Amino acid sequence: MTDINFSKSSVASDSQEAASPAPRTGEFRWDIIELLFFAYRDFVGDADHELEAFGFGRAHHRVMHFVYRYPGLKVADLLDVLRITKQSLGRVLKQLLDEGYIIQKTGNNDRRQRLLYATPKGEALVAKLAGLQTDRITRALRDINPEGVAAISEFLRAMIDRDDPDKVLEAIFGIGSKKPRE
Amino acid sequence: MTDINFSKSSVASDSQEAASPAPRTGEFRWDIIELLFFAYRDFVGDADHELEAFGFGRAHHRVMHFVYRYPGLKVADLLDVLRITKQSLGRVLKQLLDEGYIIQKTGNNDRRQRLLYATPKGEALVAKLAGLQTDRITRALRDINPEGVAAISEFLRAMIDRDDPDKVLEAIFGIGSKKPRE
DNA sequence: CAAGATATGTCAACATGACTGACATAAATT
DNA sequence: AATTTATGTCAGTCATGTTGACATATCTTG
Repeated sequence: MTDINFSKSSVASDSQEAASPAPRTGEFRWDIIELLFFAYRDFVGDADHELEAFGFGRAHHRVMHFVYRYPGLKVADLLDVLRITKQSLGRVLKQLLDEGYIIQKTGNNDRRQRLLYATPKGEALVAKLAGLQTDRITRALRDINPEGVAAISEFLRAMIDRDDPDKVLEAIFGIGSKKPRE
Repeated sequence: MTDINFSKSSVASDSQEAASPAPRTGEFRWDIIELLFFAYRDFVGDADHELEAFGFGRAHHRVMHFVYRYPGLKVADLLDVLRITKQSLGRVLKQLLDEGYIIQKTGNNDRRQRLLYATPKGEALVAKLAGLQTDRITRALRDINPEGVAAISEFLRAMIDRDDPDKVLEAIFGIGSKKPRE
């Protein structure tokens, strides 16, 4: 933990001491921790830039994304997926409804439920943002073979908590199969 | 883009309509997009919980992390890495200084610079949080062979913007030759 | 040396997106 | 009929980001 290879880098020259500090090393997965930070930062950055033109933020993107992807999602499902309070969701959802990106339909069985659907306008927004992110992903996967791609998918799945999965995670992981073994 | 399988999912059944909406498919990498969302959510969630006990937030974690990992980082470097304004950084940095998690040293060459270092107290915090995240990563990588791990690392690197890299990214990617170990 | 540029810090105002708590309404369940 | 559930809303707070203006110390340059 106090394994500082700092002196190693500062002996390089006086004028360099603050220019290129050498990273510490040790028993942690600093590599993956930092790669995840930067990769996610740039990944969501793609969408952030576009969203400004619509006057929306990340919160709107997340709502639009899941409503588009899982048509007929209930408000309660969305709360589970996003892990925010209904008051927080209410604000952005109201905007998206008012501006015609999402429509609500009353549930057929349970008329208390409000099932959410993306309008064509909403679909266009989601598609635009997903296109940017897909471009980045496709670029990143370009030189990776199928086994590598499978490993990436397996890794990301294994990073996700499987206890108490919400509706969307159930869909992603497949309902019933609790173990990704074969 | 208007490839909607909307009607298909909503006619599934009356009793199931809101329970398990079927995801749309298409030309996008929805799989990776959503896996990244959930994986990152749970990855940062590990630290979030611990941080509450310290009265800190994610912003404090990010600052502590990079100061610990790259001892002697300048304030300006930190601004580049975190991509926030000095006013935003100032607030959390002041707290971390006041509470003894970070110390500043005046630069030897340029006495205007404030070089940042983690105190033992700061190191302990970073190690605790990195430990949680490392546990998750180690668990996720457990059943993946070395080629797969290499593919994961390659993928995450390729997801990061390489134009205008900051000091930390230079260290991660190596300025021509240097590779960070482990 | 004087003048300007740079690194940092600070004050004030504001925006977004979280939060808690309280309460309202309609519809389903018991 | 009473209670629970799904949703919506009002009001206040907090964390963390923003812009703009300005101060101070120090380095660089004419």
